[in-house]
Amino acid sequence: MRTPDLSSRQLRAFTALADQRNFTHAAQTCHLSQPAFSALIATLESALGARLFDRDKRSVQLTPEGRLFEGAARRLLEDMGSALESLASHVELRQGRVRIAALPSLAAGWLPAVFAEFMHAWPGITLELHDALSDACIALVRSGQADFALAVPGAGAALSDLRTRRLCADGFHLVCLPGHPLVGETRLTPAKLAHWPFIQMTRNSSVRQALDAALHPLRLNTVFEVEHLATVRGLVEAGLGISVVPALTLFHFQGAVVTRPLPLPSLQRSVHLVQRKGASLSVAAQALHGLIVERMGNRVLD
Amino acid sequence: MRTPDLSSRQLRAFTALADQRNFTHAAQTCHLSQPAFSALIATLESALGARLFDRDKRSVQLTPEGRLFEGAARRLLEDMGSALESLASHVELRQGRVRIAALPSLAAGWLPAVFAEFMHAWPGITLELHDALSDACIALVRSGQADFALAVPGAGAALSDLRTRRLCADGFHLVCLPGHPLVGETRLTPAKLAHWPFIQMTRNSSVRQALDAALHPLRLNTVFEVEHLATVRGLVEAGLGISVVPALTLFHFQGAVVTRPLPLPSLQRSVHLVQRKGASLSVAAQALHGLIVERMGNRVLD
DNA sequence: GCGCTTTACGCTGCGCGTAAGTATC
DNA sequence: GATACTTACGCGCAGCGTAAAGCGC
Repeated sequence: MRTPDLSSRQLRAFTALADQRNFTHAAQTCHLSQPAFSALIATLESALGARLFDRDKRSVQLTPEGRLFEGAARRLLEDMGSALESLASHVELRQGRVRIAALPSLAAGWLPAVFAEFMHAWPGITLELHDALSDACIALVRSGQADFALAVPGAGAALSDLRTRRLCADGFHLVCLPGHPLVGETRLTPAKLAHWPFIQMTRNSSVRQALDAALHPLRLNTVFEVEHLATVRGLVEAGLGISVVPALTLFHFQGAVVTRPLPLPSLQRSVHLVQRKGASLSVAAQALHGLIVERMGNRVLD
Repeated sequence: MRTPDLSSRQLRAFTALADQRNFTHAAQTCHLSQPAFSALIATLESALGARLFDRDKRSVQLTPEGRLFEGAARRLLEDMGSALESLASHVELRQGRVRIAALPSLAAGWLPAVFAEFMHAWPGITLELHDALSDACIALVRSGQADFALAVPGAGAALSDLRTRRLCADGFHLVCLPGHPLVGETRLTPAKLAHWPFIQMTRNSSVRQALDAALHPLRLNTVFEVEHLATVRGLVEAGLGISVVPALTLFHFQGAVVTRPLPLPSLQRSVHLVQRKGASLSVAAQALHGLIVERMGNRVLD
């Protein structure tokens, strides 16, 4: 009794009758038989504990209480409608936002093309991209600031609260000057790289971690540890050493240096999709996630 | 499908589950068995076309769409609640307004005491009083500016769109100076008044109309036609004539003039309650209407 | 094994439409 | 008698509770 139930059907019936002031017509509007409609109004009146309409034979009119309720009823229906509309427009991908975190190499590599396709298909969806190193990407997912991440989880990271899915892999490539002896090698192996001055990425980069894991326990002749691939390129170009980088980053190395694929299955960097385990993705995020899987799933880039 | 039905039960179930994140507990909150509650949520999700909760075994959480809907759901419930509360407070006379039109004689006579009683019983109800002549009172009712009127409908007035109910009657009283010959009359009759200089109210006053109707075709010796009873009193007091006024207006004549009842059943003014025929009264107006009938119904004032 | 949700399954009763009733013009 | 709302009545199905079955931990 304290909180009578109220349904949108009742509210619609009420406003229809308030509009038309005729049970028969309002019943048709609500796709009900007239007696059923009558009962619906009667139920509403009884639930509210107030007579809402005067049925003075020949004319139906709102009572003062009915007029009082009318405004509220219309407002409720409108709010209900816009809430449903908003939800529907998100479900139907007319509206929404996806926040994604990705490694800089992916963010600069194939991701833009997928974004473009997605944005063309769903122009109402706003995409937000954080390009960050793997750990930062995963932290963004964990904190809920990103819906999912494209990253290369390090070996030691705790991922029990996350769902990770292998998406695709990057082959690694040798980078050196055109005249370097390794360019002519027919069968490049890790061991053959070990002697040469080697330019590394910093230890927290996914490139470095993948490389360390793949070459372990081989020791390289590290001469530099730098943050940016552009720096690697500059150092190689200056003849100060060689390096090994994932296929996805090769766009940094077009021009004065040469690159050679290292055809080693063990020497691959696996890109993972990372999301929170308990929480599902929004419809929009699912759609982008799906498109990414569709376009890049199980690819190996060389 | 275009406009899914939404009930307050569903919204309450939704918010309960969003709050408690546990089907079993939320079901208890809603006084439902757990399976029934589960089905209720499932129905809602299906109606909205979106999954609202992640049931990831061990933990229930809102999906992104669920979070989107949560705000709207809570707002809807709150608005619904306040609409119901407002309606209830009107029905239960904690809130409201009654606009009443009444003849000045009633407005100054017994009406204030009834108002005082009503306002004491229902302090939340605002009373609005228009004191006006009968025709104006009736016009206010007809235009909806007054809920009902206390008036003395003239003989010729068209009242087919109004519901009138006789409330009570006023006897008429002679008003003259203390030493006047009529004061000693044992049996006052209209004919005995005819010779004396007579002070009339204007023709559109209900006093005058009742008097004219009752005395017809007797011709009085009219020496003044005035608007206000206070003027009548002044003129009588100055010895310029006699007058006849309803019992309700006698409070104007205490002091230097004397009054004598005219014991003629035909010489009565019937006070009517007037309201619109098609439209019912608000609960508050009904309450005041009822109190007025209770206190004054079928009284004859002498 | 325990806690929690879902599935299965009768059963009650709400709410529907048809048809008859009633009242006003 | 025409119109419009209410009452009567039988019926189907939505929605309930009980009981049993998944499913992680």
